[in-house]
Amino acid sequence: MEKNSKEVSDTSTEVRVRFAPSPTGFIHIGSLRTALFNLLFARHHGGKNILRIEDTDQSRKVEGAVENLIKNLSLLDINFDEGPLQGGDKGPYYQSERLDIYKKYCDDLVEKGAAYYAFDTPEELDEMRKLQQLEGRQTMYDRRARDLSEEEVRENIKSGKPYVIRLKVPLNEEVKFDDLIKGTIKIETNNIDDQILLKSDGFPTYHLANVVDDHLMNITHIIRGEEWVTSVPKHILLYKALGWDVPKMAHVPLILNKDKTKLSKRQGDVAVEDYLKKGYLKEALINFMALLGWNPGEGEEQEFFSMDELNKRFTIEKVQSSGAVFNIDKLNWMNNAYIKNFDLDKLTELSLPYFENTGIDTNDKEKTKKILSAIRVYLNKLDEIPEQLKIFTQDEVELENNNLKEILEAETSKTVFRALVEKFSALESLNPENYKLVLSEVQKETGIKGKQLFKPLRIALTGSENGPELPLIAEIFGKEKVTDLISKWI
RNA sequence: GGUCCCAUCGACUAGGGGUUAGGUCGUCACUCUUUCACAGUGAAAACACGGGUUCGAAUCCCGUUGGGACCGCCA
Repeated sequence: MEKNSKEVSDTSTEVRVRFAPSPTGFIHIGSLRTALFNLLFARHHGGKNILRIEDTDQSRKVEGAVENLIKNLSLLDINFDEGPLQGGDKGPYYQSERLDIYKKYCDDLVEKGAAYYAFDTPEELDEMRKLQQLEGRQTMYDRRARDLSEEEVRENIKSGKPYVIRLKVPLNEEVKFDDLIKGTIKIETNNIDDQILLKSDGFPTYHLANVVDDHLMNITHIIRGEEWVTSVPKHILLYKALGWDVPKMAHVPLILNKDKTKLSKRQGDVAVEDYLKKGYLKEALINFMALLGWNPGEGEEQEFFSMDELNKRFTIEKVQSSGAVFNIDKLNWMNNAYIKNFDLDKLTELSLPYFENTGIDTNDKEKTKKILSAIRVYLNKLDEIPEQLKIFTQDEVELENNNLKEILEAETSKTVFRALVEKFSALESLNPENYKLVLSEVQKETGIKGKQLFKPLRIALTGSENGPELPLIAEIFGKEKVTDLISKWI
């Protein structure tokens, strides 16, 4: 299809999208983007954003995962109109609480001849796959239980044999659908697996639960990761068998590692929590994620977008159809840009946890703010605060290397130091303004200027040749500390 | 291996028949700042390849190559 055909064909119905994670303990950065795109799409169209928990795999249950997920999402201002927390009239929003619903539709399917019982053991299936692999064929269910007679089925059930229910994929047909991002996708049904719909533990698989819920929850647009495209045909078959309309689909391209494989744990952090912990600001994270695979287009060169702007501008047809490498350098740059421009009071508030155990008394708000304003330009993320704090917290000035000592012990340095101590001592208190005054006076009186004037002072105060602006450091240190540190070298 | 998807600087991308192929990150240089950083200016840097279609193709079509996803009683 033409990729740009209208993303909302029927404006009379309310747009309803869902984010449907399985609660495995943490939110993957890729899921975050999917959640974001869903949210933006819903907001852009004045629709509803729904959270549904896909917890049909009992073996993967993780305690507290749902709470954690919701918490982290809301930390990033990704909120829902319906879901486990806020409820809604299409609930329950946990799939594990909807078992009887799936069972019912599954029975329907069997009755209609669109699904069938299968009694194969996992071992048998394993063997089948191994054989297929050996023969270089596609590994898929060989549909061996398709034609079991009613009698056989009844017998098997009676004798207590575990069973699953599989989708009876019609043969020799073609399934076609128009993806809002990828365009038309076609696949022959002969290549589609007779997917398991109901597991032997009575739980549905993703495919069944997903289709049933999306329909029952009136989902109009399915926006999810590209890893799902290959299962869409199965879903379409299900919709058809159930006599339901197929929602519009949009498959978002993957987020990639540097080597272009699907973003994975092995190659860096993938949990949203990790980024939050490291002190990436939510604004930066959202802004960056939005731009990974989406852009406003039309020659627009703006790169900084607030959530509000994103809501206004986001359209699904501007979503890229190819995968995007997750580039931490650019995230860092963007986060640094946000840090530099952030409201200082708010930034201080956010930074407080990172000052813990650094020896800075954060009860002194003014001082903390001053320190932060001096170092924020260096910060790619908030967890870099401690390493920037060394010059403010060290009791003894530790020289970075021995060459610095020579500079301190130079005759010109001593002259400068003597003059500085005298003048600083005479001040009531030190601030950037009178600091500058004193320095120009000293320059005049001693005739020492440039590097010879500033460098020894910086080294005496910080032990390093570079760092934040000296007037700021001097003010933060205060008169006492400054004169003490200088006096040592006279 | 099978099915499906994808292809513009190293990365994110704009552009979608006629452009000196634009921007951002990163890299490099210079300027500013008597430090580093910040900021500013500039530079290097791309249409995977081959065929069509067309007066004209990065743009449309086909093929090749390359990359990726999926192939579970996981989602």
